[in-house]
Amino acid sequence: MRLSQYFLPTLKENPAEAKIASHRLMLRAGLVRQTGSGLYIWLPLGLRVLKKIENIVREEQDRSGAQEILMPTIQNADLWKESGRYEAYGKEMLRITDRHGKEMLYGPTNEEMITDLFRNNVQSYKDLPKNLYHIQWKFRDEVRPRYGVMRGREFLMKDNYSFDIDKEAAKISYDKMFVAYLKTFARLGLVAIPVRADTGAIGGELSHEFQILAAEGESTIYYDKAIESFDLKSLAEDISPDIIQKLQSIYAVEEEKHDADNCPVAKENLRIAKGVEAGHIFNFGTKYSEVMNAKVSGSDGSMIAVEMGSYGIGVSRLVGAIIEASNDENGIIWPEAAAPYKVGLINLGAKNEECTEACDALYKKMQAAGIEVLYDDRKAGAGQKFATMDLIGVPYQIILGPRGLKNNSAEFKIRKTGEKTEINLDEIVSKFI
RNA sequence: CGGGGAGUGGCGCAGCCUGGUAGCGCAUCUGUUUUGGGAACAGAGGGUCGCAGGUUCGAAUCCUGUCUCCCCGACCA
Repeated sequence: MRLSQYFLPTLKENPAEAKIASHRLMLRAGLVRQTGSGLYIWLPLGLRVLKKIENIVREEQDRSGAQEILMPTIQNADLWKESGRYEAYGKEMLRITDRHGKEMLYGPTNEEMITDLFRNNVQSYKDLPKNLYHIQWKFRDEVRPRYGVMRGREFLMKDNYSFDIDKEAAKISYDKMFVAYLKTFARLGLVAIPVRADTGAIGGELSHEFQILAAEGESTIYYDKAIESFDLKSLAEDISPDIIQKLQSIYAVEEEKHDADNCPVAKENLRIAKGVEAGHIFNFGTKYSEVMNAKVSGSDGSMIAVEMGSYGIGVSRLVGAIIEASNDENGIIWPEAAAPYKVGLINLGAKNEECTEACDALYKKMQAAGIEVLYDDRKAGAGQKFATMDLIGVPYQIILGPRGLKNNSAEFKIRKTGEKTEINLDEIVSKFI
């Protein structure tokens, strides 16, 4: 993409309303614009990041055996009346009425809808287990939206729902998701601590939150430092049942649940950190299958209410969370997996014909090689280009000016470390493949 | 939902107390000079001061109402 053509409204100054780094940077780097309290427009650059994250989430879901579907954002109130949550959910749920006077709602989650789908289409234990997910916009009418997309009212969430014949099978489904989550966050370059959680409004016995460590996180968590020995950032591949067992038994709780006097972890081994809740998994047994009559025939012919679990990842929140965990005074530092572009190409001699030709040629070559490159071809000052590229945080920069061109070389800069090295123009493409 | 604050060109703000027909910085446009870390000079465009009433000869400014947004706290992917 040529920057001169791109819709990328960046800000030099800090917007007054943005309190924390990620919110500030998302506005400054032209990722989003606010259009109402807790409502954001995703601009081209931000949308690319959102889709990158969405895809990683999707790949790990698929890999775990879950199957993607897509449910609507608008739901009938009837199903929620059946489960009893229409009254229970309160004002957080946006209620609307259609032209026929029918009560509807903008879905904050989909347990009812999917339970209905399941009971209408699955009759036998032979069809279990099943795990279905979708990635869809949700709306929760937060009393006080804040922190940009980290706490918006409309947000993109991956949520899935598992159906099993008994508790043992349900635990297997739960652990599969536990592993999928560890892998997902690891691929995004994040340290996510699995924290034992309350099951809250959704109900149930077993639940973990995945907290991403970030200085300005909303939750305070207490955990055994033993968890650090797991190198959570590189848990990309094989995760044995043994590791799952250990991770789930290590002490990690939210502030409210932490009791200093009865803590099983010695003081010197206890870590206190701020986190952003990026995912939450629940096993809630037969809570919905009982009231909504989601039953299948067992092997003995009896009707059995299915064991269910639900699992969420805040996809749009992750955009903010990643920035929160990875930025400096110059801007965002994208981990490669979530970066909107892999390389930023800066033409320092935009008014120099020779240099521009060389940059254009390099740009075409990189594109042809399938490298995601953002090309700053603007006729602007060098400082401005450096500042923009640092702000939007692409992982690598190629800086080419008339000076380097004489030696057929450019500067290769790593955004994260600031490290710069000379690179021969002919070696650039191979560097990124 | 309790407490606080703010709405004035695209962004950040001043002006309001003490009414007199709107200003600064950044950004934008044109021209010239610049050109390796957000350049300089000259000129230009852009605002019914959130909205609705009221007071007044006259309201961004005073009064009443209303809407929106933000911040702190209690709750949530």
